[in-house]
Amino acid sequence: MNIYVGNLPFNTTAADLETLFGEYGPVDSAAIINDRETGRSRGFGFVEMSNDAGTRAIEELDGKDYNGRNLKVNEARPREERGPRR
DNA sequence: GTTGAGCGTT
Repeated sequence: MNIYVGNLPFNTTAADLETLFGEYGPVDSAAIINDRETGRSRGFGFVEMSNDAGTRAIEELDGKDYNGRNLKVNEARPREERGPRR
């Protein structure tokens, strides 16, 4: 499943996400989203893993305190395909 | 600090 991870500290990396979610199951892929124009962190990321592991991770990590921030973890919404420029 | 891209014109 696709998982959205928001409200992350700007110092969080993809490796951190993989480690974090890896505690609940095998991580297929983890990525931190950075602004492609400025290269600065956007403060959120995505993790892909099996449905059962993802569900568990969401239950355990959503709303949890991480590095002083309240994590937002949910199933990711479908990413639009080359649509309107933002 | 809230739902990903990059390439340049499918």
